[in-house]
Amino acid sequence: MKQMAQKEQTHIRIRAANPWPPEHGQEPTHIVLSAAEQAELARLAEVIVFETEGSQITPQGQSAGFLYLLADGVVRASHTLNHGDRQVVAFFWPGDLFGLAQAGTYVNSAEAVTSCRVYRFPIRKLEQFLLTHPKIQHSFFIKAIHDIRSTQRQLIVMGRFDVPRRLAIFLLDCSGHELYFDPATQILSIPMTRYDIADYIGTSAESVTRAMNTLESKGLIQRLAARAVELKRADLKAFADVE
Amino acid sequence: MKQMAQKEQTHIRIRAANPWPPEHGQEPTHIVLSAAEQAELARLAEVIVFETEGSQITPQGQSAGFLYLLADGVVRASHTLNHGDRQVVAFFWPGDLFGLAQAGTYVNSAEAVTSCRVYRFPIRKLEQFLLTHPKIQHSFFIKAIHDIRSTQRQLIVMGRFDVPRRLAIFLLDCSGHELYFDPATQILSIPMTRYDIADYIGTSAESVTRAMNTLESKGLIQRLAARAVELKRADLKAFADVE
DNA sequence: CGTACGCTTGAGCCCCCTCAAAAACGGTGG
DNA sequence: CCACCGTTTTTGAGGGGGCTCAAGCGTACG
Repeated sequence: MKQMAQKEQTHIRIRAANPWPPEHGQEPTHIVLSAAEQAELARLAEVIVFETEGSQITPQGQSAGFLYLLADGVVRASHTLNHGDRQVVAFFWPGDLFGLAQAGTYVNSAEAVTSCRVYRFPIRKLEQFLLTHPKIQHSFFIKAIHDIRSTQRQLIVMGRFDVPRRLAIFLLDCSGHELYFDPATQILSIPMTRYDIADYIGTSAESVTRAMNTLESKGLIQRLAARAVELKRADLKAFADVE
Repeated sequence: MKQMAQKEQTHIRIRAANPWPPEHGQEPTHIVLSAAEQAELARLAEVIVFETEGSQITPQGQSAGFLYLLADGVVRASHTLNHGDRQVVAFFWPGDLFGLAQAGTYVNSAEAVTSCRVYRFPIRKLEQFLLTHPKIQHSFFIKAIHDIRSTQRQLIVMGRFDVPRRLAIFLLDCSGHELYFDPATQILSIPMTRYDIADYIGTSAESVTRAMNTLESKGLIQRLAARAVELKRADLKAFADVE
């Protein structure tokens, strides 16, 4: 279920781009931390491995003592409402931070979509640490801004696109993460269920399937299996027409 | 249209609550900056007043040189898509930061909903300043986290609630801001148009009107004028049933 | 080999969108 | 003060996208 490991080669990456880059052009997709900074951060953290998918990492409503940095795997953050409906608020990929709290308790529950490895930071210690390491705090700040941006983007998608388009955008987003997308064959391995996707793009699992049909009949994707799809990315982009 | 003013009494407030409060209980709704910190920040900023509503503050797509802190008034951040649809991504109230950028350009356009007053920070200088003032940078970090939280909340609302409920939640959110809500009479003065509301909660202006009808017929609100509504807050909360 | 879970398909209905037009409101100038 | 005009808000009618309920199918796993 859950394993501890103290000695791993530490390689801490934060997935975010500086919104105000010194010079424009090719944006790095990750914040670069020096080896020393990585080591300092790693000293604060515990590495935890969640083997089985579906494991709860931060249960919604529970007292929030930790911030998490995803090292490997995929995690979903979902919020369950009183009447039982579930909204998946974000999927996290390697380099993402999660464990959002409000008034000291977790706002969402975070669950392993695949088996995954995380760095777990005691929030009190981390806060102190960041105050004495302004450059690293700056990286965390940039990451937070990055996450505002992606959440806003999802908001736009939910507010103004029909279900097939939302799905197209979702598939394109997934294709941005190596390990689940093979650029050579253009095949995407979808790590999550139809239900996860549905709760993320604000629809039902049935409608996700139907939207897959729509995309396939338009020749924008080709289904090889339920969880494996070949993408025509240019066509998908033209169809969704985001930005 | 736009007026400069150098000498105002500076009173800088940031609207956000620390997600990991030292002790639980009554949460402050604003970050407290010392008089010295306020003065230091104010030295970086220029105060700008936008008299006419609808004024563009940050046009979408324009090169992003500034970060803004709203002092007075209401601002909307909207994103316009290629096919012309508009999504209002957030409304800003006094104490909110805006001017979100990506790769050096503004992601959304920010426009004055009412006449308003802002502090304008040159982003380069502010970044340098924050690196040498870790406590203030921490406040900005907390604010960013706060904004992630509110954007996620809106995402949940858009994904899982019907239009009348979305409107109910919106009205309740508005009622949290003094100056537009009178606790004595429970009357809310809505500063924005039906179109703004519609583009924010992901529907059409007509549906906003119809949702108003629904809420009124259920006895949850009482319309005094198009922009003035008496709220039965407890009943609205029960109806919307968020969290 | 059976069961559970995830995925797909079908049928019917309802919420909400779109188009269209009337009504209310606010401001401006005579 | 009033007539005029643009904007905002409201109401109406009709159609469609997506939801719900229900059942069939495929697959992994004990």
